[in-house]
Amino acid sequence: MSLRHALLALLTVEPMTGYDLSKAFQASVSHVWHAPDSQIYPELRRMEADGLLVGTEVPWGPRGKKREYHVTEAGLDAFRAWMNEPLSYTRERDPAHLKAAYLEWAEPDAARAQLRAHIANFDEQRVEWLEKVREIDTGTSAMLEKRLGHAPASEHASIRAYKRYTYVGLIARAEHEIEWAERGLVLIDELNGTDAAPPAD
Amino acid sequence: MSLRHALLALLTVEPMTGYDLSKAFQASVSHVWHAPDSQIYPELRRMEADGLLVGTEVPWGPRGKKREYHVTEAGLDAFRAWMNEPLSYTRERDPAHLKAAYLEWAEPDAARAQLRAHIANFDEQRVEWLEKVREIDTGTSAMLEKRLGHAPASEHASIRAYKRYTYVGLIARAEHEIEWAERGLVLIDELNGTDAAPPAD
DNA sequence: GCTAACTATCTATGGGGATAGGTAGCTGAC
DNA sequence: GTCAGCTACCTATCCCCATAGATAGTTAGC
Repeated sequence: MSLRHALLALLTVEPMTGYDLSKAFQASVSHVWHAPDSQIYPELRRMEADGLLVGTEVPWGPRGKKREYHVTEAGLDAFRAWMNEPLSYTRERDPAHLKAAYLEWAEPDAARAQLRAHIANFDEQRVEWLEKVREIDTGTSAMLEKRLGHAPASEHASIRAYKRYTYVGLIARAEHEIEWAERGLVLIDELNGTDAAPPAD
Repeated sequence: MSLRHALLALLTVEPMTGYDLSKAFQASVSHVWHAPDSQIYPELRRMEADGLLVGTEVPWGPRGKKREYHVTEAGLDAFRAWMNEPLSYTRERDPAHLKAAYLEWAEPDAARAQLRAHIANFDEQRVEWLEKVREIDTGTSAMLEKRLGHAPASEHASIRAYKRYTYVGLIARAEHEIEWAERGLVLIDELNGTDAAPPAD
């Protein structure tokens, strides 16, 4: 049910087509949410049917056309309602930690490779999020600046602060995951008596 | 595809019925993985069809019976193969951070309630995981001690260490989430000029 | 004028999981 | 002896999502 609200969040900035939204998911919001276009297009149709959006045909070149969606009052209400309503926390489902609990079953090198992949994954995310924070701070985030353009000046500080707060939190989490995996690498060496420095990379 | 491997992980300790496994998910492993019985029973059937498990009918009372599954060699191979194979990291999908990025849309009190719920959720998990680590350290975890009973003494240190490593990592992550939410509560107060201490709980 | 790369949208299939039931036997307390 | 609560297993439906692929128009460069 969050895809719908992620779409609403993006559409509160400006009207967009399904294609725009799918690009926005890949680029701007991608590291808080993500969805393929095959999910986005039907969901937009459903949201229009539910009255949250209105879609208008926009010509595109001589014969082409595209469908641009903008949020209705009902859509804004739904988004606000979702924002005010508590989240339901479902139980954990975490393959990385599941595997970690049984690492004695893996070859030491395979175990090391997994933890290095864990580090690489979160390091990559960390770099992207750091860049995001930099964009927020320097006013070079296209979506954010557009959003600020439509919002009263009195809200600018909050809007910017919450975006920053989110990404800073994600960076800290990524750093925690990296530290955890690094401790794991040390542990594997200890348990396997490999005192020599093994990593080539 | 991880449910299958979570089930294999549990069944490497000792043969169990679907019911046992569903209880084990609720109790022991529940905070690394979780599944309802309606998922477990059919998956066990499929795993048996795939040759990973063998199920035997065990009488239960005068007329009742239950089906106990034990892992085959093929099952052990499959589990080892999964353990040696790298995880694929799919893109983030994180409702809590998604909402955090748009907190300006929520009423300040609703925003506070969300972050408090975030804290409560991770605090609860933290307490359970701390208890788990205590059980690992004091040798009072039934599953772990059974597992150690079937494993050569030379592996005991690794087995215990990896379990501990997993839960300690989860505790640290929970603490990070709590800290993040607490910073959020401060931020909300700052942005809303509420200097007085508001929380009744 | 053709081709490659991009914009735009949609369908189909299948897996995993949540939720909500249903059936039946067993055990122990009152 | 019967009722509550537990053990045991199963089915059905729906939703979300991943993956793959189909179609068609546009733009720009060569």
